[in-house]
Amino acid sequence: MPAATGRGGRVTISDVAARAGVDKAIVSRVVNDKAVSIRPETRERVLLAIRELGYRRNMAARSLRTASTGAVGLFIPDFANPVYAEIITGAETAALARGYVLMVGSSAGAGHRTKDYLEALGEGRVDGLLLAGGPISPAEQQTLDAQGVPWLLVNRRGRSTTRHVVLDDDRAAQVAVGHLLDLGHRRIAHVAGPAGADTARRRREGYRKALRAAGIEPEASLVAAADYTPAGGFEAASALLASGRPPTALFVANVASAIGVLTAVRERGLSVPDDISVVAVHDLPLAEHLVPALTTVRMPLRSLGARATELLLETDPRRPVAEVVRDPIDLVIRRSTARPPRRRR
Amino acid sequence: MPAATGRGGRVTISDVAARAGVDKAIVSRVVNDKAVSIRPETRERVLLAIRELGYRRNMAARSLRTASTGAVGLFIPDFANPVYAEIITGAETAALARGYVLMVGSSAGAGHRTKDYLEALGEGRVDGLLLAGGPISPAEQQTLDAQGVPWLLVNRRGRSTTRHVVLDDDRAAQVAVGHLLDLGHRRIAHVAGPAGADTARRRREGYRKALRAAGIEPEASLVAAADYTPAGGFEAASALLASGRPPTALFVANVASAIGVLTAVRERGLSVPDDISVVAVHDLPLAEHLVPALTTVRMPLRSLGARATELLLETDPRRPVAEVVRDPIDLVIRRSTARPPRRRR
DNA sequence: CTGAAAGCGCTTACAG
DNA sequence: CTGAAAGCGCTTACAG
Repeated sequence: MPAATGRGGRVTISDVAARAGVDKAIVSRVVNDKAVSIRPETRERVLLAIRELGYRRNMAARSLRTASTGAVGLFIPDFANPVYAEIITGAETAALARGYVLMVGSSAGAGHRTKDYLEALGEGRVDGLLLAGGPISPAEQQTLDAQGVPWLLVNRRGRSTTRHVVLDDDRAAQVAVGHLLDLGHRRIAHVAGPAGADTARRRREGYRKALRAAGIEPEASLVAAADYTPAGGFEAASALLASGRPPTALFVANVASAIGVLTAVRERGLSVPDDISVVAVHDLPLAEHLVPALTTVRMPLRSLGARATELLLETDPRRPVAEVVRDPIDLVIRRSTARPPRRRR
Repeated sequence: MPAATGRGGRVTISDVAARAGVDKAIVSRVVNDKAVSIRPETRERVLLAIRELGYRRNMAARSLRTASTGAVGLFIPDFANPVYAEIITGAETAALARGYVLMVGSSAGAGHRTKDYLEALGEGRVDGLLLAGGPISPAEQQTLDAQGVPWLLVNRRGRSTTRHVVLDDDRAAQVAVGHLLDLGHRRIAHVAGPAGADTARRRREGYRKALRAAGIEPEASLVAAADYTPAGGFEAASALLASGRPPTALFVANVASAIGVLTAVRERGLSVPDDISVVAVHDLPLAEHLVPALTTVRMPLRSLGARATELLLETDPRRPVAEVVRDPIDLVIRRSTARPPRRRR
């Protein structure tokens, strides 16, 4: 691109050194604020020259020399899912606090070229890569390893790998289902996440545990898998409500699907919460503006992003990591849950 | 971080050259697929060596030599705003198609350190920067210029600068208001965007134009500024509805605020669309799942992201750019708009 | 068609 | 406290 040309006249460390009448090693030390002692007077001269010339250090040269970039990558499946917004914000704050920049990419725009994208990131653009949510194939994982890029799975566990940070999805599900049980529900269905999703697996697990703890044997017919999208939730809920013995409550694995669930209930001429109670995982800003305002389980998504960044940057990339962020999981009771209806429909 | 050490044993172009029994210049030419002719036999040998050794080129070295990075940056105010998800996806696709990677950052996690963040990006991490939406201060702009980083404003116009791509927000507003006028509304209020936002300004402009074209003089009391958030929409709509002569229709500048607008109407005991019609800008997936399903104006957000990337990469960064993406703007009629109520409230 | 050499802009032991 | 030199891994005119 034409831009490259424009940078030809760039100010380098040598220009600064010449102007300040010192060696460029001195300039480097001043710029990097090394512990090495430099005469205050000399430092001032260098600083002045830097200001006068508008010097900026060149990351490429620095990276080449130090074999590090000062950047952390975060790869997510889709920017449209607001859950990631929270994770990103947490990671961004943590990265900046440690003097790194965070660079986010997704496979949404990359399509089937995710591997190429990861490869490009691995060519030394980042010092490490956080892989959130989406499916990473073994081939992709190998690519990263071959490139020597440290990585860490975020919000999902790997098949054969043990480098991940997750939330306590199991407990979140138990909190949600526990709330429904407390209200007196016994026939509780689950709009689960997609079959492949690790978060979905753990939430389903928690759902079953909570039921069993209350002496209720989980029924397979009361679980319907759905994408983490409104459309997915709509279909799954429609199917569950059309069954012979419909549930009185739905535990939904994700806010996005809950949006579709509410529509499905309404379209069947039923009311939330009078006929059906609904509770979902993740307390996004949106939840309180749905109709009715949605009861949710708040998960520490920002902490997850922050902790992941921390672990990526501060642990040996060759050692296993399997951490569950234990920050509080809160039940946020709004209008979508109530006692079950008296008479059987 | 420990990772850097691990990369010490990295395979370089010299290793490949030695293995293939050629000069490293040859390896470079093969890797970069230069038009230079190389004997097929030699090429094969090099390719084999690359595979055997698992060679990956080092971007830092390449960047230093060529003064370009193969990366484009996109800076947005907040990942939580789904409007940006569409822009990002468009930009990502366009960047990848041109052999670049897109790296997204936001000021949400950066807080007041946006300038530091931009500076870090400008240290030669990207070949150009797309600045979407958020406020970029003159100081920040100067920083980028001083660093010689080409930039382009996306979805907003700058104060003194003319390097931007925007959508036709003016026309979007006219489409929305025109729809309300066609339905017979005469008293149409506007839940506008935040005072500083350029998109807000242009939508307000379109709103006024549409009214005037219908022979209606716009009233300042019928316009209320709001953040592009549910909470902002809630407050603005509440104020508008509390006035002595309330409107029969609301043109809302943004889907996020429309969510709050619907809540506000409901809390006043009014019904959408029987008492109040609501139409909003941006047709996000969410819109059809609101209650009632929201009538919207669909804007070509992906095209905007794609076109911005194209312009950034393919035009001279020292020349002005002021483009309006002219892709179709569509009215998507759902359940939130209807004819005005017969009798005056 | 291939090779040898210079040099991109830094950082960092090492020597003074 | 400061300086001179080597070298990180590439690409690219230039020469053969």
